[in-house]
Amino acid sequence: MSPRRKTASKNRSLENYAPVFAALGDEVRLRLIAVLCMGGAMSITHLTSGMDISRQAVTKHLGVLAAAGWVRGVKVGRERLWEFEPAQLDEARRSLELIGRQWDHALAKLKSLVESDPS
Amino acid sequence: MSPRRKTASKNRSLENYAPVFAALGDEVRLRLIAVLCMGGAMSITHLTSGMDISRQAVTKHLGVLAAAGWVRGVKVGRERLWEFEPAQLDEARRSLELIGRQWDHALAKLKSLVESDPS
DNA sequence: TTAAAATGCAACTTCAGAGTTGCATATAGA
DNA sequence: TCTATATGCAACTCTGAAGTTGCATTTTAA
Repeated sequence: MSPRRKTASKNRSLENYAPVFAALGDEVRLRLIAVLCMGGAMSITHLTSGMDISRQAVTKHLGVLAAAGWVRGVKVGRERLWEFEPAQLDEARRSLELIGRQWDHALAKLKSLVESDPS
Repeated sequence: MSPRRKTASKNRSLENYAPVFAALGDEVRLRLIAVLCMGGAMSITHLTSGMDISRQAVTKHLGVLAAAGWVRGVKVGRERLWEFEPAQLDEARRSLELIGRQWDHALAKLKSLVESDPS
């Protein structure tokens, strides 16, 4: 991760991350992300040429990814170049850490409970 | 993260993670995970009492989470206790890292390309 | 044994997501 | 200007997810 953009972190609760994960919950979209990560900014036509679905289907998937903040489309001339949004990776990581911290905290509480009450 | 279980890592490609993320792509399921993380193992009836959907709906969501490896149900007596599966957190983290590495590699390649060709 | 509690199973409804096709719009280039 | 390229927009089909209801099954405990 290179451009560690200082996103304001918004402190949103776990439920609000549903769209972020839902966007990743599709094979086609994961492939689009992988391609955009490795190949850099790319047009819809170019992206479609590597898959076996129509251009409109790809357009819809890019729309879902864009709505979730995973990609961004920049209009240049007659075409629109889509690029990966690395900041969203940090967002997703943070949400997983949130789960991890809750779990650790619960474990610690359980542990202290067991130790303090040797029934 | 405490029980750092040594999962065999399976080296699966990014697309295979779609079900793992899709399971998190729902507000109800994220809430179930949060509750199970904080409250420990819990029965379906107990879980349902905190939500405004039917027990069967909760059952289906737990089924989705279990199929993706996020939770595990253990039958004890006449009830089934559901518990969070912390190992899946590492799996999810790994997949995000995979994206991050691809992105970093692409950036490095782009950088070296720019530096070697001062057109 | 029997009643209540906790699930499991199955059918049914509703609706949004995924994909398609057809047509309109914008723009680079000859 | 004219044509081919790259998208955008809209309507339509189809399948699967989410939720519900009703009934069967398993256990606990009196």
